Amino acid sequence: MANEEELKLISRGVEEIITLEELKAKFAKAEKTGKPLRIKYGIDPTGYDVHLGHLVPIRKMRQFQDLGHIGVIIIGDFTAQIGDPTGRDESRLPLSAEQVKKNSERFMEQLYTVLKKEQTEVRYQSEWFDKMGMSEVIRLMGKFTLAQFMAHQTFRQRYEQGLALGMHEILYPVLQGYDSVAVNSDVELGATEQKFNILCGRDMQHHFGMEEQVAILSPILIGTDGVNKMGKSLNNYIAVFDSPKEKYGKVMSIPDNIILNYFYYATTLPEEEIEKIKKELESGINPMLIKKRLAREIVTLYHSAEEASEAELAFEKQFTFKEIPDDIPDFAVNESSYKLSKLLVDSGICATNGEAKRLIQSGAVSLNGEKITAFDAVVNLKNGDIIRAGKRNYIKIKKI
RNA sequence: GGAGAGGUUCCCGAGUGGUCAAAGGGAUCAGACUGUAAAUCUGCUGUCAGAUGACUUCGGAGGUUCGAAUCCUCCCCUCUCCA
Repeated sequence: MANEEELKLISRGVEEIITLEELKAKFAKAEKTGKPLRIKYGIDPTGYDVHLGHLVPIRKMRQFQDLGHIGVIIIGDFTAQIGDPTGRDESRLPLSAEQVKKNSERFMEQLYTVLKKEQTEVRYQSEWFDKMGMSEVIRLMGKFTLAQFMAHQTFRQRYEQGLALGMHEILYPVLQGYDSVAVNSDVELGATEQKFNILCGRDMQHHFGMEEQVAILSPILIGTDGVNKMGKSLNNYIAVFDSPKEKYGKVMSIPDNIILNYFYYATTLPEEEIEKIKKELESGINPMLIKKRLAREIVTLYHSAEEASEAELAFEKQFTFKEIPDDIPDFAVNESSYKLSKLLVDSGICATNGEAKRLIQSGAVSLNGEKITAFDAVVNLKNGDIIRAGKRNYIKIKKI
């Protein structure tokens, strides 16, 4: 029956569902009443760069949308002021309303590369928290006990390690939990690290006499370093806003042992196809070839097959055949002799003079293919000269 | 409120009056090797300078001293125990 199909689709690539039985009941209810389910996912409007890690649960939301349900994105303009204790986030100053608006609009712009706009509802926490009074806050807090919170890994660990744990931080799950009441969610999506917060939503709904939401927890996407969770702070992420070439290159730089992981969670290939790829990998094929396929898939997903091919060609040209790429940014100069270190700083490749000199001394800088290692080198520049610094930084001189 | 411990460069962490821009490790960056993989080896990693110099940095502000990350005073913050 259709219900079984739906369950199968939704369960695919998911770490944990709490509970499967309840999800089944939700689907049955939706079918019976004709009312779509409300699928919640929360974001912090502190920035707007969306990366592939964010999109793992968002893809799940899209699957729900394909089944006719409603995606509800919560803009956490209050929780952003706390900072998720689960991560290493620091608590932050309140954001201005304009900043929140701007960030969330750009955030949504990127989420719509995956989500169906007409089946997505965007809600701000301030809609309900702005008008909530202290007595209501006290009531909400009273629904949880300290013991519950200390049972939570994150809090316990930080407490036991003697690290600072702000009182306001325990408000984070409470607020997030109340969101589920406010938007009347049937399902909440998130990465496994969100388990506690999402379960708080269930408790909260229970306290308010509502049917509890189902928690669907996605695995955490590993970053391009192959070790840590994909995230902004470690600069190991592939962003939606990255150009096709950047995406392609970043995928090519991942360690081999996470290739399948990426196929699974960052592409939309059917499971059978991924199984085939797995077999190929095991057969001893050069993993680089598989990785190229992965990079193509990912670029195609956000751009187009043409752009994926272009990115691949450019990549091969630059790294396999070690040719100079053809889309080097111009750097305008009007003097004909230029101090090399200054050139690297002025063109933005290096942040400081010292860094530029170090780079030169380590043999990473060349002019028209000729290596220059004297830190105080002065170069004579003519139109069209190519400066290379490190593996991927190039500039082309434009005389004015 | 009382008693004690502590705050060091991106992170961890050594350093208790000069030899400290500060050991060691991690991370980053670069070079070699490669498949922009991993592993490995090498080098760099405060700013400016460019022969061995100057400046800024060790929670904050003052002070002692020829000289302070190191000693003193006050302040801020964190943790532990007691109430």
